[in-house]
Amino acid sequence: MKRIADSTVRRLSIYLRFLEEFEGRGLATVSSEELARRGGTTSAQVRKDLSFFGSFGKRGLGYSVPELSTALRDILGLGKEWKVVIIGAGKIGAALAQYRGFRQRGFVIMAAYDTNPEKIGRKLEGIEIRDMKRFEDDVAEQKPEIAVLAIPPDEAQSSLDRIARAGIRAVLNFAPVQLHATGDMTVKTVNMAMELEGLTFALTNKDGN
Amino acid sequence: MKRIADSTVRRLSIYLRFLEEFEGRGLATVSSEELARRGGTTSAQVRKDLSFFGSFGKRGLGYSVPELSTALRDILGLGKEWKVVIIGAGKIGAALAQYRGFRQRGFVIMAAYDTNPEKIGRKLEGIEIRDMKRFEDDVAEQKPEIAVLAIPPDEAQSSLDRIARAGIRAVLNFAPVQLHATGDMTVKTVNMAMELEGLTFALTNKDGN
DNA sequence: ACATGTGAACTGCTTCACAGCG
DNA sequence: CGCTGTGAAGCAGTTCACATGT
Repeated sequence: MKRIADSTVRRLSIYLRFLEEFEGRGLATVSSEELARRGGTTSAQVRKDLSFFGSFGKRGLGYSVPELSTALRDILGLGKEWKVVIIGAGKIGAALAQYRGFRQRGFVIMAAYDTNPEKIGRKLEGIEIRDMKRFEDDVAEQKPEIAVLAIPPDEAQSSLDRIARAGIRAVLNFAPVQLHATGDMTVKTVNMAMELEGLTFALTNKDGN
Repeated sequence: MKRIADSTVRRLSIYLRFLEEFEGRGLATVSSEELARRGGTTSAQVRKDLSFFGSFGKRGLGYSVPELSTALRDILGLGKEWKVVIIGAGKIGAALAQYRGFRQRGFVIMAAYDTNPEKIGRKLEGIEIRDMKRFEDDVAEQKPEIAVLAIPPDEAQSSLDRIARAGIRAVLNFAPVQLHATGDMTVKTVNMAMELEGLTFALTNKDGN
C-alpha cells in the first residue's frame, strides 16, 4: 500500500467522529461537502483522503453513514480491542487512566507501572499499579500492543528501550524529550511545552505586544 | 514577516531544548549538523529554519550557544512571563497544574476555574480553584494571555466562545472535539484519542496482524 | 442533475549543492 | 578549510476541475 500521510490519518479520525455522531442521530447518508464543513477542510480533501483506501460513496448521493463508519473503523484498526499499559503512575498517568476516550474506542488498560514502592499495589482510577520489575514478565504473558509513557524526561529513553525489548511496538509518549526508536516502532510524542511555544510564537509574531 | 510553517516552529522548540542543555554544560558553540543529529533532522533543515529569522551563525565555526539560545527564546516569545488560566479542575487540569514544563518556561498559572461547588475554593497543586462565574471579571483584571481548556467535550465550544469574548486569544485545548474559532485566535488541540488512532493505524497497516 | 473519484496543476516544505565568508 | 546561508531542484500534500456513474 502507498504511504499514507499523517495528516490524512488524522483527518480520517475526525471524519469518523462526525460519522458516529450522525450514526447516533440516525442519518443515512452524508456528502463529502458536509464532512468537510464540519471537519474544517474541503470536499476534495475528504474525497482524496478516502480514495487512498477505496470507493465508499455513491455518485450523486454521497456516503452511507454506517458503511463509511465501518470502513473507517477498519482502516484505523479500531475493529479490535487494543491492550494498553501505562508506564508511570504520576499525575499524567492518572489523568490518562481515567480518560474516557480510551475505553470508548476499545482500548483496554491492563495496568500501570511504577518503581515507587509507595505506589505499587495501589489503584489508579481502578487500574492496578504494578512494580516495574514485573513489566517484562507481564508483557510476555499479556501481550499488550501499546505503551503510554508518562514518566520524567530523563527516564524516558531508557524506558522506551525497555518497552522495545519487551516487544511492544507502539508508544504514546508524554515525556518532553526527543526519543530515538528503531524503524519497526511507531512513537507519537505529545509535548505540551512545545504546543505552548507554538502559542507564544503566534502571539508574539502576530501583532505588536 | 513571511508566514512560518508550524513544523518550523516545532523544530525551533526542539533546538532550544538542546541549546539549553548545552548551555548548562558550558559548551560555547554548536554546528547545524550537531543540532540536526540530536533533533532528528538534517543540517540543511536547521539552517533553513534559522534563516527565516536572521543570520545567527559564523561561517566555518557554527553557532554561539548562548547567542542562539537567546535568539530562539526571543523568536518563540519566551522572553516574557505569560499568564495562563486553566479551565476545568478535573484530572487533566490537575496534571497540567503540576506540570513542571510550565513554570520552567516562564508560564505562570493564575488560577483554575470550575463550576462544581465541591471544588471551588480548594487548591489544585497549589493553584486556587475559582468559580467560573468570576472568570470574566478575573480576566478583565489580570489579563491572562493563554487559556488551557481541560473540560468535557460537550462544554468545550461554549467555553471557547466565552474565553474569546473575555479577550483571550490563545487556547490550548485538551477536549477531544473540533473547535471553531475566529481568525484572530490561535487554538492548538491536543487530542489523545486521535494520537492513539494514529498508532492503531500504523500497527494495522504495517504488517499482518 | 448531482456528488463522487481522480489525473493534473499548484502550493509549500524539504533537500541539494555551492557560493560566500570567517 | 569548514560551516553557514540560500537560491534552485525535488517532493509531498492540497486544490482544481471534470469525466464518470447513478
